[in-house]
Amino acid sequence: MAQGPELVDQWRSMTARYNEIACRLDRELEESHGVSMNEFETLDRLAAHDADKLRMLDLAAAMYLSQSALSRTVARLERAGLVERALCEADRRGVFVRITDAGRDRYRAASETHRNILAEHLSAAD
Amino acid sequence: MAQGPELVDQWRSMTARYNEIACRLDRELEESHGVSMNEFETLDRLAAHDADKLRMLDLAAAMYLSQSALSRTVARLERAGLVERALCEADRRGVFVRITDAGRDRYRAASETHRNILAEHLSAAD
DNA sequence: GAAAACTACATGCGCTCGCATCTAATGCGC
DNA sequence: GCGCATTAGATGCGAGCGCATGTAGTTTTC
Repeated sequence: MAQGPELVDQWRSMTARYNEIACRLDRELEESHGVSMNEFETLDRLAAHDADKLRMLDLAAAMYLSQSALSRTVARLERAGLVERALCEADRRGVFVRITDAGRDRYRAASETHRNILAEHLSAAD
Repeated sequence: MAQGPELVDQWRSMTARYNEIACRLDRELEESHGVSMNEFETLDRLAAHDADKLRMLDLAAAMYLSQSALSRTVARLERAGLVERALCEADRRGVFVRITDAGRDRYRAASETHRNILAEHLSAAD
């Protein structure tokens, strides 16, 4: 207890590390594949999910993103043709989000960039 | 090599961790002390520096923040009376930023909140 | 020593974010 | 069944960000 400095240093290094990686991911995914980091993560959740369609709520829960931000992210992805919205018959307030074939292709391509960048920045240890 | 999933998992957990802490810091620093996380970090760099005044450039270099964002952050802090800008005689393009007494007081108070939150989220190990 | 290249910081712009709010659909009490 | 609270998602709003550019001061080049 009461060891302030260590924690602050730890936090600072975490911040630097996180920002560096996140910034690079965002930039390169955008540049090479036209998707932001959040858009990529959204595609990732959809691609990973067996049913390949998810409620907005479930998506939001898995994604460190506010509900409104997610709503807009999905809107952008839909505009780009990478996902589709489908209304949910069981509960007509709900919306299903499904990744399209184009979305899957884009995801696969971007995923490689993503993994490469992570490999560059994160060692196997730590 | 080629162990994609581990790295991705590692990155995901880092993201979740970082966002959780950063969000809490931002929220509580704002709520209790009226400064954002970036503003706090700026005050921190200024308070830590012996000379208590720094060039914008040096500040930016220490701070994972773009030059324009820093410029505006300093402007906000100045508006709040927590820092002062002073022109640099040696190079009149440059600007010195100095923390005020009010800034120091605010920093000290906020710093306690900051340390408490870190202590809550970061264990001594890891 | 004047013109051109460069540097430090500020600012216009477009974007994303979170918060608060709105709309529409659902469930609950009675 | 009819109101009233609740829930899912969309959206208006204000704020901060990064990029590109603007402005003023400095260095370099010849």
